[in-house]
Amino acid sequence: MSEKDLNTEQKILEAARVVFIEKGFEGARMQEIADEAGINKALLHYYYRSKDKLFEGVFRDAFFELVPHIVQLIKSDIPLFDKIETFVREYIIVFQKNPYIPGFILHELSRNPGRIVTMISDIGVDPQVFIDQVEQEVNKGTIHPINPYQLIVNMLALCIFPFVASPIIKNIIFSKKPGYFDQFIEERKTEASQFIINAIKK
Amino acid sequence: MSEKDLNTEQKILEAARVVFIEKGFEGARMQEIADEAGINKALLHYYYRSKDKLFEGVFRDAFFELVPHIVQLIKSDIPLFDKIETFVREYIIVFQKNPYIPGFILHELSRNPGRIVTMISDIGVDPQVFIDQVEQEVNKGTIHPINPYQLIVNMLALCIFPFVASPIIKNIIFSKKPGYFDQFIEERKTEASQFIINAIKK
DNA sequence: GTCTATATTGTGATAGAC
DNA sequence: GTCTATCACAATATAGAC
Repeated sequence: MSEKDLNTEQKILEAARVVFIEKGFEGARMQEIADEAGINKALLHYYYRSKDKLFEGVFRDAFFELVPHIVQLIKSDIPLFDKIETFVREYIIVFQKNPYIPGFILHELSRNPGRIVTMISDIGVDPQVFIDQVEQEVNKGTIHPINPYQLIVNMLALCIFPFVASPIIKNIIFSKKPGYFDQFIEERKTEASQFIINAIKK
Repeated sequence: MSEKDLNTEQKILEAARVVFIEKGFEGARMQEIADEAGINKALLHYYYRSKDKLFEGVFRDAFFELVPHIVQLIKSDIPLFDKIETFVREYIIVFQKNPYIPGFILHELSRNPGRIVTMISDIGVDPQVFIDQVEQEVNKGTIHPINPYQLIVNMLALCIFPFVASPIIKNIIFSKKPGYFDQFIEERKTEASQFIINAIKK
C-alpha cells in the first residue's frame, strides 16, 4: 500500500511515527511532521488536538507493537531452550526492521515513567510462568541455578542493547570494520541464544 | 567539597550536568540550569556563549568519564576471566552511582552521531588486544569458539542495559516486587560475570 | 561578575476564508 | 477538510545598569 492510498488521518499518524521515533517528543517539530505527511500544520491540530495527543497515539502503537508480543512468548508453553531461541530470533528480526524503536521507547519511558503505569494494566504482565519454568529446569538438574529475573533481563539486554547503542558499536567497537554492523546483527540471531543457553545449561 | 566552595563557573557546569543528564539536550531549559546553579540565565551566557556550548562541555565530560575507562580495562594485560569479572563489577558500580548517564550518552549519540566522530580520535580505541586474547583462549581450548565482537557487545549489554531500561524493569518485570531493583543490581555485580564466564568456558 | 529588562526567534495552537 | 494568516507564549540570547 503506497502513501497515496492512505487517507489524511493515516498519513498524519504515519508521519508522526517517523518523526517522533527518530527525534523523540521534545526533538520533534509539528512542522516537520506536517511536511513529512505532505500537509500543513493546521491539519495536524484538526485531526489531533495537540502534540501531546498525537504523540500518545504514536507511543501507544509502538509500545503495544512490542511489549505484549514478548509477554506472550515469555508465558507460552514451549520448552525453555526453544523459547530462548525463538525469543532472540524473533525479537532481533523486529528490531532489524525498526532499529529506532527500542531507543524511542526507552527514552520516552525514562522521560515520563508515569506513562507506563496507565498501560500496564492493559497487558497481562506476569513473569510467573517463566519463573516457574526456569525453577523446574533447575530442580530437574538440566540447568545451573540462576535467578530467573536476572535471566529475563539478560535475554532482553542481549537483544535490545545492540540497537540502542548502535552509534557506539558502529563508530567505536567496529571503527576498523565499516559496514560490519548488519552482518553482526545477522549472526546475532543465533549467537545470542547460544550464548544464553551455554550460560545456563549443565 | 560543598556547593558553596565552588566558583560560579564550576557551579554552572555542575548544574548543567544534572539537568542535561536528566532531561537531555532538547528537554533541558536554560532557566532550570540557572535555578539549579542558584544564579540567573544571563550568567549562563556570560560564561558559556550558548546552550550548545554548555551542553558540549557536559557531554564531553560524561563521555570521557566512561569510555576511556573501559577501553583501558579491555586492553589491559590480565587473564580473561579476571578481566570479565573486574569489568562487570566496576562498570555496574559506576552506573549505580550515576544511573542516568548511560541513557544520556546513548540518546545524545543517536540524536547526533556525528558528535562521536570528533571524540574518537582522542581515545586510543583498538579492541585488537582483547580480540587476540579471546582467540588465544579459544586456541588453548579453555573457552568455546566465539566471535570476540559478540562477546564485547554482550559484556556491555549486560552491564548497561538494566540502567537504560530501568522503568520497564521496575514497572513491568518487577511490578510485583516493589523496591527489588536495587538488590537486583547488587546481585548483578557477580551474577552477570558468572553468566558470561559460564557461557564461554569449556 | 552579576543583575534586570528586553530583544528575537521558534513553536504549538487557533481563527477564519474557501 | 484544507488552506493562509496570525496569535500567544516559551525559550535562547543580548543590552545595559550597577
